[in-house]
Amino acid sequence: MRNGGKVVAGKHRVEDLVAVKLWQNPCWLSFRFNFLALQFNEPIYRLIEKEHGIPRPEFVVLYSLGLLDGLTASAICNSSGFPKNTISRAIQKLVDKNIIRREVDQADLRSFVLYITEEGRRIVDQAMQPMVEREKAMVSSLTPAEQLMLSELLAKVVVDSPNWPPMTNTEENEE
Amino acid sequence: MRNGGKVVAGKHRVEDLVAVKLWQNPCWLSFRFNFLALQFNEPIYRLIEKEHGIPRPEFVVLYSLGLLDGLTASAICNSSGFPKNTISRAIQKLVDKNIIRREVDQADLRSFVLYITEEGRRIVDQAMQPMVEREKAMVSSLTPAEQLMLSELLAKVVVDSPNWPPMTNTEENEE
DNA sequence: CGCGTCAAGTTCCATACGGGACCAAAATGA
DNA sequence: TCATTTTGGTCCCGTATGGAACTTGACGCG
Repeated sequence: MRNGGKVVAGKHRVEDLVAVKLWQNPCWLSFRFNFLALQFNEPIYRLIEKEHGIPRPEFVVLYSLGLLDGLTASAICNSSGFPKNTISRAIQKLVDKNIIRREVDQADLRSFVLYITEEGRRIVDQAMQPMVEREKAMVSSLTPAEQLMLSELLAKVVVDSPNWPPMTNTEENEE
Repeated sequence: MRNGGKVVAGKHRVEDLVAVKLWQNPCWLSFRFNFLALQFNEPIYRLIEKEHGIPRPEFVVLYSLGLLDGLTASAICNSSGFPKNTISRAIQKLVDKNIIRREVDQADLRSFVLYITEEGRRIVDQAMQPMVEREKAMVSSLTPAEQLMLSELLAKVVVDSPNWPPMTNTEENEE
């Protein structure tokens, strides 16, 4: 594996590809997002699954409730991007495990309001630690000022996201 | 649905949750990444699938080769984060469709060097357009200077990623 | 009021996905 | 040189996943 500290692969080193995707990529932004999201998610969710037996969609629900108790399924869907059936399943599992609680919303009998239980609270609090640590590690190459800057810029983009055009089928608008 | 322009859900509006995840979230960074990655990926890959019949893992391969021809499967894995069996399958499909070409690497008889065909080139070039457009839309709320700043900061983080600690099982290091 | 439309959640189902075992070639090293 | 380990890639298989159809309740409207 060692080869001057570099991994060799075919005609190109792996780092070559990353470098190209970073610097000669028309979609520089989405590459960076995807790459970093992946680097964060993959190990973290693996760990949480292993430690607490909670797979990713369930943890997304739990985490959301940990931040803001009394949500509905659809709110979690919209903020997380998971499809509603996946979230629905996750909620059921969590209710079974007594990690969250579900009450019919009296104002809208179709929907349920979800609450985290003490058990659930304990789990998020515990699972949170490695997440926070990893986040810290991820930005450790930036100065505090840069971290703040990054946070602000990304937030600005997130806030603007509802205004993005809805990705209509540009070429052939058949149907 | 309208309710002063806001979507109502249970006790909280959906935007409330996004706001909390943005501003009162110990993992502010990963939320932003994941959210934005998702907002980009979901519609784009849906479109590409529909337009060209190429699902995400295959397009990842194609895109990579479009940026740097003559790669191996493992290089693509490492830069994209997909597991190798998924990439392997994708490559096979693409070879079948004559979108890429595969040659044994004479220097290492285990591995194959991949090349994009003219057909493949045509497809990426075409599929690229909506991607680039969406990227532009995503950052349109930032000034050019801010865009540059964002690019640099994210790149810095990506470049540093090999140095991150390997996410060891913090609590119980059994086995 | 009914009626059509829309939204919240659930269920069904085909399949894409990824973990893990596996094979062959290369590196390591004694 | 041969044994051992590591790496590139494929295969097998169980399962999580997400699209689509469905149910029920809310809402808008003539």
